Amino acid sequence: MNTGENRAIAPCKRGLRYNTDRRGYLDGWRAFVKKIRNISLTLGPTLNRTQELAQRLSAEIRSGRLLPGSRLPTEQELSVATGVSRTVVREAVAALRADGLVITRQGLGAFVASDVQRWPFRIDPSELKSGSDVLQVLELRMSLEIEASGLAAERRSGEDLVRIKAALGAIETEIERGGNAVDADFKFHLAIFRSSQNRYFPQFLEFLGNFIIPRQMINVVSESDRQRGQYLRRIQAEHVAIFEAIQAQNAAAARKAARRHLSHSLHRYQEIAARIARASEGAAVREDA
Amino acid sequence: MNTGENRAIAPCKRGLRYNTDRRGYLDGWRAFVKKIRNISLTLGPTLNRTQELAQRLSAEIRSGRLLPGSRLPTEQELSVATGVSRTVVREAVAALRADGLVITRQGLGAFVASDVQRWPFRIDPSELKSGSDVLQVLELRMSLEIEASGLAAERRSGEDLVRIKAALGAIETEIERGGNAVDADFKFHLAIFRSSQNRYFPQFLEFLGNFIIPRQMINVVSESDRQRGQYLRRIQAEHVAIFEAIQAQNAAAARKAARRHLSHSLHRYQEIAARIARASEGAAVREDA
DNA sequence: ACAAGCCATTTGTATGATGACCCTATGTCG
DNA sequence: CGACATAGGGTCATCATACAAATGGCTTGT
Repeated sequence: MNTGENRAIAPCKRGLRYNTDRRGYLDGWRAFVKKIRNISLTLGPTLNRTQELAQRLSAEIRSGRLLPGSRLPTEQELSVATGVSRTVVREAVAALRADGLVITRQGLGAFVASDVQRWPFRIDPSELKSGSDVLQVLELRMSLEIEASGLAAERRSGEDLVRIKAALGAIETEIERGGNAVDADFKFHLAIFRSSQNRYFPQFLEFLGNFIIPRQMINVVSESDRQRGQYLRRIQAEHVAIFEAIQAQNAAAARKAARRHLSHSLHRYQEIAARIARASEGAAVREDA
Repeated sequence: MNTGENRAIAPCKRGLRYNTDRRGYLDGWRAFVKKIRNISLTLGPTLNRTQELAQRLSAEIRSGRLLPGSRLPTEQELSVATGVSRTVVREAVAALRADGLVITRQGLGAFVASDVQRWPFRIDPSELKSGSDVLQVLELRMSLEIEASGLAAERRSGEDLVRIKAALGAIETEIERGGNAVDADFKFHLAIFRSSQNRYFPQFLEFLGNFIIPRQMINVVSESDRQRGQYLRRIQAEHVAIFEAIQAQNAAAARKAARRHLSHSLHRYQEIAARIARASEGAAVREDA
């Protein structure tokens, strides 16, 4: 009874749905679609019913229209209300449960999680399109790194210091080799975060790591080789300053050096963002697995 | 063929599973169990098969044993390998997909997400048992709040200032009324975070909010009324210092005041944590919905 | 060589059945 | 009357099956 065409959720996902059964014709069409897909970019994550329902429910909960502790409609009610099968409803609820937004109890029902504690902090990459978004994330990192550097100066063990120094050396050799030293740079900062003896700091940096190194930036930066080498030298000098403060166990100096370094980075990103904004598109490069 | 007793996943969740069909006898047993349950505490979140499989796969992915971009076994393979039905496998995969760990493509299979960007940053409350864990989270907040205060001083609008001042006043009246001012305090800090004009700061504070106000602490603090009043006055003086710096748009002063305030809070929590550690249990108070 | 069609594999969705669990009402016996 | 066991209905959990939709590889015809 539900295989019809008019559903409440996602009746027609891609604007076209063929009802004929002639196999041959369809495969021709599919081959065409396949080609198009390979030529143009991937058409974004076309949601299936499960994901759509999950998103809808998630929005309902996060917006507060469904109060914490309140009970969700039963699976059957949701099923008939949305026009999808119980399977879909169950998978959507499983997704919400994984997110910690709802908890289900056999024989009772599904409830909006009352311990809001479990709601994860998450930065959706799809929101991060404009350069200013990236800058905001960078500010977030900056605030963490300044303090992490201070804590590292206070608490770093001998091993920590060795690790940081090694990372510093790795950057050095990268620069001399003419590389961009992005990975080595990340490892250096990660070593500092680790030295804070607070497991959340490195955890958070690894989380942020992916946001603060957008692919395009690297390309843009590597315009002029001479300029880049000079620039990396300056960066490295700032790194050394941080390292020395941590070595000397001078927390205030470490924070100061970190602030210096990061606010420089911030300004650089601002410039690059402006440049990218001017360049607009054209760099729709694709890397597939 | 799968209704047997020896499964690979969770063959027996609660150590007891009754195979008889006599309804009456069973309900008697269930009533007994119910009583026991009501007397003792809730026995933790007993996982179902779906959640267990999801956790196992999640661990497999996060640990790196399944490389990004690689394909997961097919649903059927997972089903026979783990001894659960495809339904369960599908719900588990739906959970992972919601977490952004895998992406599925119809007709192709499920793949470990290559854009690791989507992996969420999450603090599991179950890890937060010891006082030192809470302190680590508090350090995280401290590092954010210092910078947020600085940014607020630089960027606060007139309306922002009004909001902060109002929150400050709310704390004042709360203190005079003899309350603990916990909520008002939170709102004050949130107003500062908002004034940073960076949406991630307030977002993160709201996320952390639940971790830094453990219920027990409030009780412990409210030991002596005189002491508490005096203490809150001191706190409020620090608040005022932050406010004035933000009002004067003096970023350095704001950061300094915030650092002062928060490091005091940190020390206070350390003391309380120590006191709680001494007191051990006995405060297994339970609040049910 | 290349395009079209065919087919196996895999995920997506629907449906029905059964078990387990929770709550409430009802009956039974002291 | 009251405490307890029992019965029933509702709900989630799991299983099984069937079909639809999408993909990729294979075959075949030109």
